[in-house]
Amino acid sequence: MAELTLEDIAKLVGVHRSTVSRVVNGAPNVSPEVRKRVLKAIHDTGYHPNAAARSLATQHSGIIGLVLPQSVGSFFSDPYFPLLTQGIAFGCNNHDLTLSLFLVGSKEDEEKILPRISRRGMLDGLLIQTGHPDDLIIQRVKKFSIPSVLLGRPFDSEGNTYIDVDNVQAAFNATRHLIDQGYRRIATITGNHDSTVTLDRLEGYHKALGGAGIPVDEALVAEGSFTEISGYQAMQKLIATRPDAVFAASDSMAVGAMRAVHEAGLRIPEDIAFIGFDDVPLATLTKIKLTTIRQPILKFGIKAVELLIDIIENGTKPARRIIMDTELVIRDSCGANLIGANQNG
Amino acid sequence: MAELTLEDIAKLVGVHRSTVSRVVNGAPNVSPEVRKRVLKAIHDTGYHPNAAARSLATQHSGIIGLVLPQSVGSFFSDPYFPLLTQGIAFGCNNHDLTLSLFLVGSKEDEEKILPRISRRGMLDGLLIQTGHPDDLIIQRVKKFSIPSVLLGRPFDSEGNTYIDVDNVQAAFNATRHLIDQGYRRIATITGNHDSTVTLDRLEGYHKALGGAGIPVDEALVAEGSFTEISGYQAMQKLIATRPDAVFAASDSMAVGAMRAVHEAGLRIPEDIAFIGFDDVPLATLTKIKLTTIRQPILKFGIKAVELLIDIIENGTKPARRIIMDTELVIRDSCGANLIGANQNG
DNA sequence: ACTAACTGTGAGAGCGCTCTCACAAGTCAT
DNA sequence: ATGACTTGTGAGAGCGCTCTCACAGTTAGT
Repeated sequence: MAELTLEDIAKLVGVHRSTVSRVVNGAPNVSPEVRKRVLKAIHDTGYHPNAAARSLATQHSGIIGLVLPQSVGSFFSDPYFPLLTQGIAFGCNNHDLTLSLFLVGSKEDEEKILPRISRRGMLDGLLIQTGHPDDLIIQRVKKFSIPSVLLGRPFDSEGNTYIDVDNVQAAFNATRHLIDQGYRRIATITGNHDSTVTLDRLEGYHKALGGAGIPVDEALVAEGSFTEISGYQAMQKLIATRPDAVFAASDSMAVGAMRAVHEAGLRIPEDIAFIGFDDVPLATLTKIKLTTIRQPILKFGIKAVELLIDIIENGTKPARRIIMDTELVIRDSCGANLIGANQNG
Repeated sequence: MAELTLEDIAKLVGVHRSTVSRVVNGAPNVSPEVRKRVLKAIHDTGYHPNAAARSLATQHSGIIGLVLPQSVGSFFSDPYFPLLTQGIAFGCNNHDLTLSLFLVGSKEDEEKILPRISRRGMLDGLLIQTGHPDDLIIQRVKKFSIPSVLLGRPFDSEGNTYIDVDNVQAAFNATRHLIDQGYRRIATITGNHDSTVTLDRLEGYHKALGGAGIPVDEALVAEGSFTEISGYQAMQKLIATRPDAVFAASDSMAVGAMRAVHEAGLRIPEDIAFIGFDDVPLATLTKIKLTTIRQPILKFGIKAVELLIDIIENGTKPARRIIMDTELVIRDSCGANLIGANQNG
């Protein structure tokens, strides 16, 4: 039942293979009567075309790959990536594509995965999460001339097609919002400094302070690594500097930092206000609900797929880029909902 | 550079296609000298075999699919699935397999995905997460005679190969642990009742109570749906029944329930002790660290892949099953670490 | 030394599909 | 009625690989 071929159906109906193929692919020039008979035979037998044969003949597979390099080690501990994956999966469903997941866990994985993502015939295109600037996988993939879209701005954006969120603007908005609440000693907990996300968010933070005439105090800048624990540790150092507000570059770090603040016996937002980044579900699970920057993660994934389809179909010639907007979600941690909020100003 | 074929390499080296194929596949009967020359040509040109052609010729693709049905809607909000996916991805890496992800988001997705997961859709085998007993995808997949392993015991386990955790024993251990701490009014927050996981965990809970001669009080059993918010709501009802301990069938629900307890002004574990299930990272991020049942999620995924490989290679004839053990992780929420813990006894 | 076995290589028939061509039959304007 | 299209179908050459066979050359067994 599963080993049927086009030829079998053709024989059954009494037409040539070509005609069955036309019906299967919805091509024109098949008489309604014949089309009906073929369709019936296909339905009755439960025939499915062989994807490998089709891929070989058409030179494309309908499969795209999602590569998450080793440097994205936090892969599934940070809710960001699961959501991104989900968005991409939905994007694939929308366009009748199959998604293959390449999760690099170690150096050896890297060696095993590389041939599999270069192998012609299997993958029509690649979505690659950017991470460290010198990630081996990214370097090597460039050499395969396979259509690919980078998720997140790479360090050398020249000639690369990528999709990103407007991190500078988002961080600007977040910081600006804190300034508008009257805070002046605004600290920031950044991600690791070897990522463009971190640099961009830091830039937005600087811009907002500069725009308000607030001098940047390096003591108020602490480096984390996007994880909860790193936020906790960064905040422990930061507390001594007596900030009145903190912009954390991820919700996870904000949550960790808030934990440190609680343990120090300080109140949120009265003593220290908070704003995070991402708007993952965790943001609403904390005692004080987190004001944050919402990233359109699902839409981001869907858009990424569409961008990839575009370059698969039309070539990579002019490098394209998509920059998506974010949204400030005001909850309780920033003090905006407090009666008489601006007491810090 | 990417459009090379076996034939090209053969011509380059001055041998027949067959010989190059032998080298590529590490087959014997190639003289060391020729092998070396071929290898050099492959390296120099950057040749990679075409996967579609190979799949067509060998009748297998080296790709397995992971199907997460629509009923697993909580997909990426619950950290369980990301971790499981990660385990499976590593299992695939270990065995040089490619993983395709089929995330069913809607009824329409279902229709689109079904033809793609039929065997001739290029997959060697399928890992299918079980959910509702009447999930369309699972029903239909059975009709394709494609090797598959179910993740979690299905309702009709007859003839199905599956892998699961020993939920009955795990829930028994959890409940038993609470009993051992001296608690007697032990409530439970279950998952949705249309899943075997829920039924099994409930059975373990019953068994432990029965074994200790504690009568089951139906008022102490509340149904949730594995999510944080459902745990919160279930606990709100439960509080009126004055339990002295709660066994929640997932960490997420435990966290939600603990939130409800805090809001009611009660202390954990002094007033109400808690034990969860899963041991996801969240369990250690709560104010009171959660005692829980650790599932070997990563190992589970890896084992699942190995089981699938087994039935791909050796057939599904005798249905196989693997049941994995869990581990009780004692932290603060169960009161075992309290000085003078057994005050409830 | 003569058959038997092994080794290294070439030949070529598929795997199941797509797609261009060729062609018969029907449609239509002039 | 004649040439020019259009429509429906069949033919068959690939797509790039694997794998069984055949066979020449070498090694071994008695």
